[in-house]
Amino acid sequence: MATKEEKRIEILKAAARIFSANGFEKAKVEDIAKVAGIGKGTVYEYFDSKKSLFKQMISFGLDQYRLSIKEIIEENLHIRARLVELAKYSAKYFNQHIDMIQMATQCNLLSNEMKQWLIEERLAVFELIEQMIDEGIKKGELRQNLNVELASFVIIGSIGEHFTKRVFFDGLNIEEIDFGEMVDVILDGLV
Amino acid sequence: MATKEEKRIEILKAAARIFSANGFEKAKVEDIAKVAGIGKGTVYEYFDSKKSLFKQMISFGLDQYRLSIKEIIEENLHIRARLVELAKYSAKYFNQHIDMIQMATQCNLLSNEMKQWLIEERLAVFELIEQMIDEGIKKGELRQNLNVELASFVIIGSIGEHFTKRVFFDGLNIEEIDFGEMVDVILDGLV
Amino acid sequence: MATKEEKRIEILKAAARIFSANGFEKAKVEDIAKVAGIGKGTVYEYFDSKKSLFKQMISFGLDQYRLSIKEIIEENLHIRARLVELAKYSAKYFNQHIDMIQMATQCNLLSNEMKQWLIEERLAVFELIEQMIDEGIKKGELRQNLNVELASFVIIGSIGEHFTKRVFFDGLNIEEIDFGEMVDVILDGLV
Amino acid sequence: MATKEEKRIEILKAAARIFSANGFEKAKVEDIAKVAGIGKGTVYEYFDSKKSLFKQMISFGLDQYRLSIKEIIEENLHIRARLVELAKYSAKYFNQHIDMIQMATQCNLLSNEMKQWLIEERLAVFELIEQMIDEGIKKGELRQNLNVELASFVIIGSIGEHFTKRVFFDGLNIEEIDFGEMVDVILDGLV
DNA sequence: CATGAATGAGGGTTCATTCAT
DNA sequence: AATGAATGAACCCTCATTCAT
Repeated sequence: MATKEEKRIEILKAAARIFSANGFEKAKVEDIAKVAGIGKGTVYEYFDSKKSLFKQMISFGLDQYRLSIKEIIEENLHIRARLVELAKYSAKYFNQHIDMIQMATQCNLLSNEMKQWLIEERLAVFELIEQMIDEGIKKGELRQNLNVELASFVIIGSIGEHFTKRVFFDGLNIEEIDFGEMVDVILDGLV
Repeated sequence: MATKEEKRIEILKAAARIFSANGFEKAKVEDIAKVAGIGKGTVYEYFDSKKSLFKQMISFGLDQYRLSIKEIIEENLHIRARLVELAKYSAKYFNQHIDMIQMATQCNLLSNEMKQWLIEERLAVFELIEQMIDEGIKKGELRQNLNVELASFVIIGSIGEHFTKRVFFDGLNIEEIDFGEMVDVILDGLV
Repeated sequence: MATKEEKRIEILKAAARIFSANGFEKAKVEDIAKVAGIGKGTVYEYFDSKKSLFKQMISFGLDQYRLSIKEIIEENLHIRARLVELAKYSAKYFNQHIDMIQMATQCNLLSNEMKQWLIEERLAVFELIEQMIDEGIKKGELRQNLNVELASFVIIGSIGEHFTKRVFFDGLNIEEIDFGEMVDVILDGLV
Repeated sequence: MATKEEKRIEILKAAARIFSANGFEKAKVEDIAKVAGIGKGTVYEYFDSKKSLFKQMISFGLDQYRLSIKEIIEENLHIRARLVELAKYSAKYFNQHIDMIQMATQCNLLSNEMKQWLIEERLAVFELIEQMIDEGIKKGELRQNLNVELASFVIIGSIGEHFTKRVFFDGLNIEEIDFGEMVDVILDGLV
């Protein structure tokens, strides 16, 4: 049998699936329980409320994302390869956790304390990207006078927009997406 | 006295405010009515349902956005100035209509028919941006071998991300944001 | 232009149609107005409320029915022919005014005063039938020891049941119904 | 404690009471719940909707009625005694379930599928009566040339009309009603 | 007189949460 | 600890009625 912590994770994963598919409001606790293979009441043994479950799911998901991003960044690759890997993983991740994309907006449904925390979580991602850029500059892979923060916006925004268009608008599967060319445009600019 | 159409617009504006502030599910029709200064039942004289009101609000909002964007693009400016204007207006617009940002994600809460329509609406915005890029290439302001579609992702994504960070994370007012430098990074690339 | 009274009748007829088709609760005042070719508010110039309109429509309908029944009964026919005529007319009438059939039950939705009135209206119909039976006995067309009241139940009940079965269950048109044989069974009994 | 099925029956009985007293539209689910001694939401644990509850109540009621009628018919009594028993039980039953009387008319408020089903249910009652008549003919209690179907209309219609008049118009209690004489008129005819 | 836009009370239904088993 | 039956607050929507034009 599963330990208490394992079952908690199980519920978090189920929550991620249901919240992703339906959004916070339309997601039913009962469905999450069903996916987790437990009774509805049991969810409340592990989490105080639906909202609390949502928060912890986001937290859990972002931790996973940050850790993976960190690994990618820490691999000793050229900046271009790193960005491609980042885009690839992000796409895979976004695809499984649309709620992660929603969170930035849905957060206004949550408490201020939560909102603050969410901002911080997201900042942590930005920081990782900025680290990567910094390193790229130091290694001479990126230009010296680059504004690191602005560059991080271009990277994150472009990757997100690209993913959204390819998956939701063009109906592609993630494997079918060509990230290389996208990264080239980011790196080379439009001029 | 307000004409029928004026009152319809009034309700749409109220809807934009309430939906923006609360998201689709948490927004109460009664509150929208209250903001519009009318009775709850009156909303249903103008719109078939809450969902229909939401759709038309999005539609109304996107139309406004598209028209303004079109104007900006049609002004005979250098591509850099155009992008700055685009970013400025978008920021102002996003600030008033966070729901527009949510829409991309909230759409998965709505019917498939609605999803399809929303995609098409958004594609229209992409097309305008692509037109602008095309023109920039022809005028020699942008490089000849630029992939227009990918460039549009970089532009839209970067502008959005920049706005989100500055307003929600850094707590700046729109007037305080420097769009020029941002646009430079987009145009010049990171390398 | 129509006189006030003519328009009142027009509304009553429209009400009969809509109430018949939908029952009291599902009938919308607006639809009645539409059928009557007037505005919704105008209905309230002629009737105090939906309920009042319903009452007066029933009243109007029953008056018509009673008058027609009276005529049939006053024709100098043999009892058998009279009953066939009664059944024919009732069928035609019921067909147009299902609500008349409903009234006996729907009346419990109305005020007690209305209920009382309705009972009296219906009693008047019973009385006419009883008159006819009386006459039949005097003319020797019916047996001397017949309980007039019970006989009226058999007549009214059988005709109603026959109609219901033929129209609603068997799907026949009224013209296709053979009332003669039915009347024979009523007159001759089962033994 | 009540089993799930027992509670379902409890709700059905409560529904019968409330629907009978108020008709379908005016009956409030909350009142049904109150009578059943449960919360409003609980009703929806057992039935999908108010309409579904109504259908199942009718179904439940008709089943009970049919079963009892069947028993009466299967007792080895003379046709006269059988009819008296039938009238007695029907009166008792109608008294408790006015909705059963309403159903024939209320059905036009419901879906076509429901209407069809209701017709079939009622046909089953007709069939039982016809069986009884058939048997009566075979046993020589009823005349050989009797039209079985028409006879069933006379029986059902007369009994219903008699009941309605005695209870609603004359204000009698069921025990006070004399069914014997009524049956005699049905059997002997009016001539 | 006639209208129909505006209203808001009312009720069906959903679902997060509780709690007895 | 685990369950799921029970609950009732909350909210969308309908439509009889009103009243300004």
